[in-house]
Amino acid sequence: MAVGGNRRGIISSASYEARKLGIYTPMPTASALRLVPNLILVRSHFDRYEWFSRRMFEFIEDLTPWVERTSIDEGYFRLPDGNAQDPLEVARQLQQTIEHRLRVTVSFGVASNKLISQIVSKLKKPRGLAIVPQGQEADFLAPLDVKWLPGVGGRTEGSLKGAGFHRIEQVRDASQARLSSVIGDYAPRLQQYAAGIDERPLVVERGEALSYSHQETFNVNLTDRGALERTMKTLLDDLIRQVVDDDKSARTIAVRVRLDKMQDTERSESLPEPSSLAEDFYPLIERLLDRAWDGRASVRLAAVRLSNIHEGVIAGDLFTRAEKGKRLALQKTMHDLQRRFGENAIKRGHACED
DNA sequence: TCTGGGGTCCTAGGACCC
DNA sequence: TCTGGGGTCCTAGGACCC
Repeated sequence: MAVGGNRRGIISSASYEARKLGIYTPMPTASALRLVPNLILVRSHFDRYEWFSRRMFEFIEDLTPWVERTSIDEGYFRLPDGNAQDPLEVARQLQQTIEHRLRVTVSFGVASNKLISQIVSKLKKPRGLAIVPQGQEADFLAPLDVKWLPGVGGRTEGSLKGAGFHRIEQVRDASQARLSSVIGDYAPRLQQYAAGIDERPLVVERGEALSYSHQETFNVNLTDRGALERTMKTLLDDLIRQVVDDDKSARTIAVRVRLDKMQDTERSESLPEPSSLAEDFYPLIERLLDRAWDGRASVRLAAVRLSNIHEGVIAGDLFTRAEKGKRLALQKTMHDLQRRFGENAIKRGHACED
């Protein structure tokens, strides 16, 4: 089985049985079905993953305040000062607790820095538990493929291998000038990583989100400008709801269209002041869509992103007279009313007065 | 019937400011 | 009738991550 419903989408994740049959992430779903016609496809459920994620991190936070969540299913932690326990034993107990209580497997990599701990935990998936003792970092990395290094994605991997760098030790032993000529400014950092050196702080405080985005791939490409604009406004409405729920406002909106051959064009514009009101962004969407799309080619995907996020709900000039603490409640009330009576039934000014 | 959705970080040029 | 140095903000695009 694999996760990934849409026929025009990709495989988000695959069971180990499916992987044995050649299914991988991010394989196009259509290709996956061609390869394994009886593949069981399951839709993704981000809210459930989010629930598991929170629970998993809670078990770790019970142990130490030094926890950095880097994604929904990955993170780093460091044991509290003065810890006398064997770190491998701590990881083993956590692994058992999480598997027992949540019924999901989890892998741990114990090492002196983030670089090594991430790579070793990934190598040992699933249900891995391993340590790379201090001093053995470089030897551990040496034989591995360059794509294990952070910052080496498809593009950089191609450049490295095109120049003859296949294993991490080759990157480590290269001359700086040669490596720079292949991958540019990233060379010094990459060479440090290749030697097992990673000076990033073990755990960093993660701030709040810097941007909110939604995108939609159409089942059939769109050519109708009206439909495209409506889609984008709907995406924006959903984003605004999230932003307001977080008690935030945004100043910059970006609109992106993807044409058939995966050519993306993005245009962005900023309001003079942050807002949490969808209507304030509507005229911008219309202008940006005109700039991003000439109306000729058919559109496969539409995306909207809000950035330049500010603290507190601000609804343009609508609620400026309302007391600060009441703005969020007013905004939510207006959304509720619009949901019940339709977008056009409630006008901005009336919602404020009522 | 090839390629999702939600993010972050970096670079670079132009406008603008003192 | 020619033009430094230091800085910020905005926009566009690229690369990467899970």
